[in-house]
Amino acid sequence: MTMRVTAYDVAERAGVTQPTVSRALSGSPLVSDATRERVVKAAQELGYVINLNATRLRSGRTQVLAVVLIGREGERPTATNPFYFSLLGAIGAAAAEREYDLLVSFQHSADNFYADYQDARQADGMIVIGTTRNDEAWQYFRSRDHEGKAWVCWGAPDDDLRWVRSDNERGGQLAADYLYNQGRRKPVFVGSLEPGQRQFTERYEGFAEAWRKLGVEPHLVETDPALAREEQGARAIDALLSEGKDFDGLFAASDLIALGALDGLAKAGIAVPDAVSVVGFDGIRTGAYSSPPLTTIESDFDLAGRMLVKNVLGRIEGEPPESRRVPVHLVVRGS
Amino acid sequence: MTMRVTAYDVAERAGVTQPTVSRALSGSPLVSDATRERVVKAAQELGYVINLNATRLRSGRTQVLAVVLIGREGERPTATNPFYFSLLGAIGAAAAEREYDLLVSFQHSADNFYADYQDARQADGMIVIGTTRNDEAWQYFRSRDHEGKAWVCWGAPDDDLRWVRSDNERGGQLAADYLYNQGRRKPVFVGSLEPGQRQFTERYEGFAEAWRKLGVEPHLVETDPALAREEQGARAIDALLSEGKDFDGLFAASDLIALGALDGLAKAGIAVPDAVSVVGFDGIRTGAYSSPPLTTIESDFDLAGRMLVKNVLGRIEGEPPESRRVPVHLVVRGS
DNA sequence: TTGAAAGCGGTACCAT
DNA sequence: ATGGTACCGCTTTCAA
Repeated sequence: MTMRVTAYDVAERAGVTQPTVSRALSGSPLVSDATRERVVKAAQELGYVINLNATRLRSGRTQVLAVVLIGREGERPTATNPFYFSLLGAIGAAAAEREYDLLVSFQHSADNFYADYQDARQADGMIVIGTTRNDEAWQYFRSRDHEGKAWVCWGAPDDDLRWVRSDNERGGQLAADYLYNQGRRKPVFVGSLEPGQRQFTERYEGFAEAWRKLGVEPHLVETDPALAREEQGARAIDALLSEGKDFDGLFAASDLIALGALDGLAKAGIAVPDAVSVVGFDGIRTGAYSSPPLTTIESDFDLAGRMLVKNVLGRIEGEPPESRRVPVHLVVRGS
Repeated sequence: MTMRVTAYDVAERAGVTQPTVSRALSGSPLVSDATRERVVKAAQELGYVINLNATRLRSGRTQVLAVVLIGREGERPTATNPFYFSLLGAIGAAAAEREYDLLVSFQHSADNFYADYQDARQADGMIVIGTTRNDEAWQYFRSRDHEGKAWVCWGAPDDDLRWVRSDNERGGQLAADYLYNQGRRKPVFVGSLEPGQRQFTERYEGFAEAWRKLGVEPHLVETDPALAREEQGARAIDALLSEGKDFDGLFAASDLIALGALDGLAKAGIAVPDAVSVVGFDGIRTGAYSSPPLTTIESDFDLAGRMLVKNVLGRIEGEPPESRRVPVHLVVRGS
């Protein structure tokens, strides 16, 4: 077990002092080219790797962003909504562009809530994403949102917290337009409009508003947000059929709900898209393989990741405030 | 901007010295109950949060595990195979159980390969998961696998590296048994048997061996692993049809390939499962929504995560070596 | 059981 | 442009 190589070892080999090594390797303009070269060479020869804990302790900065994925209570992290996983990927890419690492944690119940990343100097900021259904979780995070905390949410249940989200109203409009252009005139919206489901409400409003302009009031099937999303979709179909409601176009508040609806329609023998057109929201990969493939409203994931990162970093580095609405577009597949 | 609260402040308030605060809060048995109580109270009142960088610098341990997700070159992290994302969730849960945090990074090309987490004291160990297709990446990681490095791979292309993986042969057997029990007698395997695709080869071998015992030699359709997986599946169907091959049971090396095959079969007007039964491997969520829902071989995600974590920690903490094969089971859906 | 003192390995400030 | 020195906030001996 050889001793760890420190900046002192490098300094000795390069014939300079340790602080000079620090400057040389961190790219300080104060170091002469010749010196830097010698230092870099010495560092390479010794296989020197900087100890980031020392750097962080001294500088007070970590170059780390914490990402918290809030799940439903009792849900295993493996079952995390694929949309959030994709978002995580996008955040990772955006963070890497700005030389930040990601500290990821899956939180779902009071015994593992944790938000002290900044105080503990583990991260410079935090991005919270995940289901709005976990009231306890959001209550917890809301209580920790003090002055000086750099964080941003995706999918926050209300506007207390600083957020970035999809341009949901626009998405609703796009869905309405699509259904209208498909010749549909009896539209239904499936989803929960609970106050906590801010994003869903926005989608509904964009959808309803667009239809009203066309002289149609869309039918609303409110679902129980406590249920699994797929289940919500399936039950909505049951409800529609049992009350004998006539409909030919369906917009679901999320892809998972739409997939459940697709299932329900198939079981009831209703052809999609012949009898009913279906549009989801999220653009999850799974939708591409459903039967028929799900037409959906998709947010630009990469952009969403970049906006989230930019917003936290804005709070950290005092950058100018950034746009908070992620543009959406229609993805026409088979439904 | 108030000053940060340190252990010295807590010490003063509790009427002890700073090292005693450290002992009290870290649960050292050397501290008297009375003292610990006073310290804890003082810490709470001051809102003290320990600075983990100091802890880590001094102790040399981080309580962090790095997770590297290797993607295909040029692939956006958002498009990461959902199986790996689920695995990430499982690793997160398993790590949390042992009080480790996760540092996640998405790596795909030479300009962002990085494995020095231990040297930089960012993490105590590393778990590498992801496609075996990225030769450059694996070459890089192999070159960094020196004595004293604590890490474990999922999906490593060969046995040089320490690995944990599914019980692939058993999975192949299960697939064969299932098809046989469905009355199928003309089996096909679809996937790549390149040396780098270790896991696929194992699946094929388990499958072929089981059939041979039944007196049947399964037909093999080798795919081009450079293509997207779905594409591999679709093309395999094209190939089978164009050469007029007769088959009634298909086992794909992965779910994504199976989904592609399902697509191909649908386009060719071949009924699943009436004319052909299809079995995949991985248990990705998407398979549950395909048409028909994909029957598959699933590894126990949670267990896989726990085994990966246990294996790295074994290298860190000198725990006894653990089993490296994750049990699999058949998930019968509609194909 | 507690205190005193050293030290982990860097960065930042002040000289020169 | 470089060196000297303090210091970030803990943990870990060693003494008492």
